Amino acid sequence: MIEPAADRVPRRRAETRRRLLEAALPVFAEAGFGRSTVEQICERAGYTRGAFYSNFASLDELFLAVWEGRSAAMIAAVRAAFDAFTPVDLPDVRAVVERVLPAIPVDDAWFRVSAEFTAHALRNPGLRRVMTAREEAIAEALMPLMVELLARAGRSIPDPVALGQALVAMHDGTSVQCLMDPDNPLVWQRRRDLCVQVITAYTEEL
Amino acid sequence: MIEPAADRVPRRRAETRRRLLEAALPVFAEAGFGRSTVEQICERAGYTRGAFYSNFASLDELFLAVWEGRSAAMIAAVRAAFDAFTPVDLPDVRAVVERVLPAIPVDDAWFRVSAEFTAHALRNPGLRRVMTAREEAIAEALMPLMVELLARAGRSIPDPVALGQALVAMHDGTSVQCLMDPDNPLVWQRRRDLCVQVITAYTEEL
DNA sequence: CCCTTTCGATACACCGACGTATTGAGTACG
DNA sequence: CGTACTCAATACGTCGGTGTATCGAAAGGG
Repeated sequence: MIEPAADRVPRRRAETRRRLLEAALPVFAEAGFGRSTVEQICERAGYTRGAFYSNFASLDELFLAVWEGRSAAMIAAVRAAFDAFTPVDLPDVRAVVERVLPAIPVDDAWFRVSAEFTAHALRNPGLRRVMTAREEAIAEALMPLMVELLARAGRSIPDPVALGQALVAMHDGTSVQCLMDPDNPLVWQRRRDLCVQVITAYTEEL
Repeated sequence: MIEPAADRVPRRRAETRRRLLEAALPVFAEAGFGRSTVEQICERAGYTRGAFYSNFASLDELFLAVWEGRSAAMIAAVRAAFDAFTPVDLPDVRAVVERVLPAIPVDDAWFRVSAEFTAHALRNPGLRRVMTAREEAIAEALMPLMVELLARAGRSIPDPVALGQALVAMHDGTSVQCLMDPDNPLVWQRRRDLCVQVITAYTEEL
């Protein structure tokens, strides 16, 4: 169920794995994790169930692999976005938020999947540990960048961990609201505002 | 799938309905919505599938009914808690938070169910409307109480809607964190802190 | 160039859950 | 008291998904 290790993978298998992983996300998103079946995923990937079972032991294992891949990609994307912003002017907290926040995806399909995975993980101590570890990795990857950007806006962070947790909560909480009412610009505006307020509250002038 | 209307219900039917609704929540919480079956629920309620199908057209319909019932109960509980706090001293924002926040349940089983309902609702426009309506009802029920409590702590609220949205986001976001790591008092502490910060940021001295 | 290994497709047997149609018991009402 | 009706239990037939066992075909190594 866990076991993401597989170091010496032959060419053919790697390709099949990749396609299955790729097909899984949309299926999970459309049907919901609990309602997704091995067959649906294989069909979309263009394989039969035989291929699935020679690559994964269970749907849970596949799900976990998808989730790990996706969150790694997310880290990479956000880091790239951060790097791209390095040269621009960031006079204050609001400027940082206006620049950085749009780089963090609020993606409907992904949100559904991760909400269901969260619920699933809350039922399973093993998965829960994997999940908190992944969250920590994200925070660890992003906080140094945050520190630097805020320093350039003239702010220091007394308790980076607390700020990290607050930002994650803010992101998760406001994402739902934005997705529930996606055409209402006010909701998005309030998301940005809340982000500014949180950062301001958890930092102090240099 | 929607249709919650049923005004003239006979005695016997009402009892069966109630038992089925009661049995459904724990089943959904344990198995997940997608993996729950009509049979599991009937078994726990002490009926056969025949009873189910003469009371509900589908699992979806039952799910919606459960969710509506539970969120109504939640509103009532929180309101009762608020009322109980009316006489005590509330010198500042932190005192308000320390009093009120523990009254808002962070319940693992319910969180799982509502996370899955959220994901499900994001897939279904009809359900989405039901859900936003319910959220609004919650906010509407609680904001007046919030206004009064904060007034007693010497604070006014320039934009109550914005504060409401921020508090909901804060609650949702930090709930996950607390449930993921329930034995870590720091996480709970940070939840309270964030609440204080948000309220402070969205109110001003009278 | 063959021989071994690996991978994915097919076939198979097996539930578990579905929804409906029918039946019988309990209830209300004239 | 009898009739009409309502509701839950039972009894189907069906479908879709599961996981395993087997087999042929490609790939890779000596």
